[in-house]
Amino acid sequence: MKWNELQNESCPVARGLSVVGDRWTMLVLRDCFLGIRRFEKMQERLGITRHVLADRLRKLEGAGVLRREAYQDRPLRHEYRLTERGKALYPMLVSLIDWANAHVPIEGSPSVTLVSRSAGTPIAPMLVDRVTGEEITHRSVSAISNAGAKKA
Amino acid sequence: MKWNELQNESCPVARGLSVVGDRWTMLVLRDCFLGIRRFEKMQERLGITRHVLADRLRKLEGAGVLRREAYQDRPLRHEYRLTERGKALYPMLVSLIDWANAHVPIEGSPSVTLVSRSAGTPIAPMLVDRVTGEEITHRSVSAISNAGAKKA
DNA sequence: CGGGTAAGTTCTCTTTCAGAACCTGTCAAT
DNA sequence: ATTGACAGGTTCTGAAAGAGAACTTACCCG
Repeated sequence: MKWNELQNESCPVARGLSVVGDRWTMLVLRDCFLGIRRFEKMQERLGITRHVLADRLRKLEGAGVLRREAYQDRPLRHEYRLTERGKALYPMLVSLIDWANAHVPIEGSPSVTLVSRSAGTPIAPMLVDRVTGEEITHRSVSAISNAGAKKA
Repeated sequence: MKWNELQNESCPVARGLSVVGDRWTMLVLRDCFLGIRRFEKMQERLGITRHVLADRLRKLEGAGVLRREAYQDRPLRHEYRLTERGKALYPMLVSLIDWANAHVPIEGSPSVTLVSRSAGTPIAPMLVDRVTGEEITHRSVSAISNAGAKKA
């Protein structure tokens, strides 16, 4: 499959994955959410090859998820920051973390958890409808396309 | 990177991606949530090569995300169904869909949307804390590890 | 001058993936 | 008894992507 032609798919899952669906991209974005902005630091933390990291950052910038910004001239140096589009991926990242903590067990230590910044207590993410407040489950929701209907 | 050794990472993002982080897996799971259960049907819908589909289904079964169940003998045939662990991925899938619909534009038709099964009206997913009901954003939450602290 | 820092690029080699054909077991029609 | 269809794979080959390491550019410092 040509993953860069996937943007024109009608399915939003396919379109979303055309941007964040490869093995490294979400890990790069994790580091961005952790405040890492520099190429060297990411490369060191992720253990990704420099070639692939440069490629992913280019693609994420092209997709409007990251913004490349000069933080000095002479020599010209850039850093990478999340755009609003990038920050909008936070619910997906949190959903992934929550699923992994519950369902991809690790022997020994209970790993990394999310806590409320104000209260300091652990959080338990839940997806609700913004209007009704009802929880969203695969039973309460179905997917429709604008040309014909599909269930989900 | 050896992605099958990633299960022992302390970072839940890395552990989650070790299961669902490759190019095809979330598309396979999308079809599962749509009620597709058979090999042939998935292969036809996804345009994935048979070899890779067989491999992904095997891995998802190994991870406890899908369950392989015989639906006939002579000849023996199996179908693939989501386990509870698999169904727990729904919030992540919805978050991805929501992000893609808002941020990966498609020219022309507004694509596939999620609607409430009872009311038939579109839903607007939001991630909240199950206890306090407060919205979860990258500003309201931080990540801590059980050995030392990291911000997020 | 040599060494250090930051952000890449350029190599080679290995793994993975795409595309297509083939295989197995069963039934149903010719 | 063959032929064809169906379902769920496996086995080929060649192309693409990734790993690992070295090299490049441009500046600063001592």
